[in-house]
Amino acid sequence: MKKPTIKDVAKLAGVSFKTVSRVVNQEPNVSESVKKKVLESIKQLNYQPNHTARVMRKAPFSLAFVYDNPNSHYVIEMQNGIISECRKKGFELVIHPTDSHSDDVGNELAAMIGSNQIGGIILTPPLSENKELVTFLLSRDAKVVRILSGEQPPDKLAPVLHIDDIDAGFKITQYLLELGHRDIAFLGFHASHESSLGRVKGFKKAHEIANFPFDKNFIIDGEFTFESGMEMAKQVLAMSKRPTAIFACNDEIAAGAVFMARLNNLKVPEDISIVGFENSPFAMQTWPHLTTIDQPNFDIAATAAAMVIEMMKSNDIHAVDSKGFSLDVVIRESACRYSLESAV
Amino acid sequence: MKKPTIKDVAKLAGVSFKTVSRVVNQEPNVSESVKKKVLESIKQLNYQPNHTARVMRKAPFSLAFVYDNPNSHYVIEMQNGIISECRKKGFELVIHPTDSHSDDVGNELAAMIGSNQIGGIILTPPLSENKELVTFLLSRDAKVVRILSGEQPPDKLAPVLHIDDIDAGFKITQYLLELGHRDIAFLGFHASHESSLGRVKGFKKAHEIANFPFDKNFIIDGEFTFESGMEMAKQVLAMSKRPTAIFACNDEIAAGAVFMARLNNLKVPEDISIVGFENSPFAMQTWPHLTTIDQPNFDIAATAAAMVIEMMKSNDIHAVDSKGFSLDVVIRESACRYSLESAV
DNA sequence: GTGAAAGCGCTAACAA
DNA sequence: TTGTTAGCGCTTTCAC
Repeated sequence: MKKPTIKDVAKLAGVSFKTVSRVVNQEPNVSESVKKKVLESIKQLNYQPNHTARVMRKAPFSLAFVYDNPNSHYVIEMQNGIISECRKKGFELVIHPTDSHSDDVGNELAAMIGSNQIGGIILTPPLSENKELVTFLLSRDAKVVRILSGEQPPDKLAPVLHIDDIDAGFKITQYLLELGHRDIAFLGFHASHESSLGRVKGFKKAHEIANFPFDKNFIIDGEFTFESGMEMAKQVLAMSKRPTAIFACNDEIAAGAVFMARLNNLKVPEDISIVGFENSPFAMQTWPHLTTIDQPNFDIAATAAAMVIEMMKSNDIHAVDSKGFSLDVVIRESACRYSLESAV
Repeated sequence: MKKPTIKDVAKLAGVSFKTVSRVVNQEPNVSESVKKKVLESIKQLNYQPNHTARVMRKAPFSLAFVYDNPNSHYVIEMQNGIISECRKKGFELVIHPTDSHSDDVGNELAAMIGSNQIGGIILTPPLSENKELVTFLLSRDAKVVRILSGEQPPDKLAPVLHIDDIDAGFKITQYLLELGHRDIAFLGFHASHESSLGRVKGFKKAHEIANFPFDKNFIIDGEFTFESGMEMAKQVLAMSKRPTAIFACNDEIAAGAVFMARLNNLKVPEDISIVGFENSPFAMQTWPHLTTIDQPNFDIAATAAAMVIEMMKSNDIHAVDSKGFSLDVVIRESACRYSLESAV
């Protein structure tokens, strides 16, 4: 038994197939009586409009989430945010992990767009920072929304969703400073990682404004992983002048640092305060729970999805404005006041 | 500038558009010279076949990964496995998280299939255990592969990929028994969770075969989460007769248990042995690293994907056989020999 | 080997 | 308010 088509419905309802099309698309100019009849036939035949044929005549109804990020929690949260928006608007999500170092990314994506499978693309760092790629995709008529780190959009190419890491890094450093900490280590510096750059910038800015110097040796290079967090923490804890607080560039690093502190028989936060960044599940799987920056990935992703969908629907890149997200500190138990007595 | 179509290519190459179609589809009966000419024109115009139009005439080239699972690592690994296979075969992956308790799942999926967007579906627990849903999808002409827990396929409806949790649970319990443990707690029993059921079954079987009784009070109900793991560990550690080893139903529970042990000033494994299940990143983010069961989610997912794709290509559910996966113990440092002396 | 014609299921443009 | 005609980009006959 073949799948019923619009014509089968039309025949059954005794109307032209265009009328059925009108009903399906909720177009005006259909009398109530005819509408009812058509709807009944649809139900009776269990008719489902052929999405593919529809897409061929109009625009694609799928968007792609393109990423190169090993952080499962991040990816899942982003995905979920995008999907929640897709569901609302009747779009489908295709996921596309890639290797940002490969030169093929552009062609891969161009193929998806060129073949009309996908109309819009959501790009996350580091891909979103690749201006050449974006320009290329735009030239191929793709609707692109980039999620990236910055106080402001980096350009006017297309709307972006920028996250103010500088401000966030500033806030949490300031919080540590206010708690009396003067020797704060920064774990997870990564020169080619815009977010990391932004966060250190905020870290430095907070020191400058408070007029406290920061120690360059306290800025440690590393990856955004638990293992790297352990490694970096080990490094600073072995220093002759040991920091009294640690600003970890993300929660995973912070979790690794908490872990290493414990291995060194240091109590958190009594002996050393440790803060994270992201408010991921890691923040709650560590003891004490992490004071961190809340980065609402789900909302960020949903917003990005809403933007692409709007761009696709209106077929206009500039139908939508860039948006900025500013992040706030979540205070939990991994950082406390520093005073000389407690250091004894 | 519009996207080039097959006709533009034909015009440029000076052939009929059908010939271009033949070249694109690598059909026989095209002379080398013509082929070369066509290929050149394609490159020159940067022609991409319109995937949508193609799908309309043939079968869909997308499959859906349908899941209801809060475990990010699991989902990501599965996704990556499926994608790796999709890439090879030129298929696209659409992800579809759902709420398995909703009655709408069937309709949602039916809509995706009926509308010709998606040809194949990969189902994971608990959705894969819903026979009614599977029957329904099959009746809608979907190619379905289920991943589920079991020694054997539960039915002949369609090929499945079954994972032998009983055997795995047996092996790791046996390992603990061989280390001299006699009081082993099982954390994470979940009556409506086939995997959990399988693992306890193996747990019991190992005790029976070794002819050691197990204590029913040591089988603790709980969720597959870190928090629940902490909670359950707290419970067993407070018992008057304390277990010497813990079999956690997954690594997240185990990580929570390790954590709780430490809070109780118990050393792992010297004071208490703890093993996990899954070999997820959690197994390495705990100290000591977890002895666990290696569940190769990536491979499992890739295999499932290969199965669906084969079913789609041959348009035959039974073009493929069910497959079983048996899992092995990975020995690390979280479990050690138990002897009375060490218990002092 | 190659090409012309028909048609997939749908929507857009225009009639009636 | 409804129906007719054309045609999206492609593949599938079937003819040359």
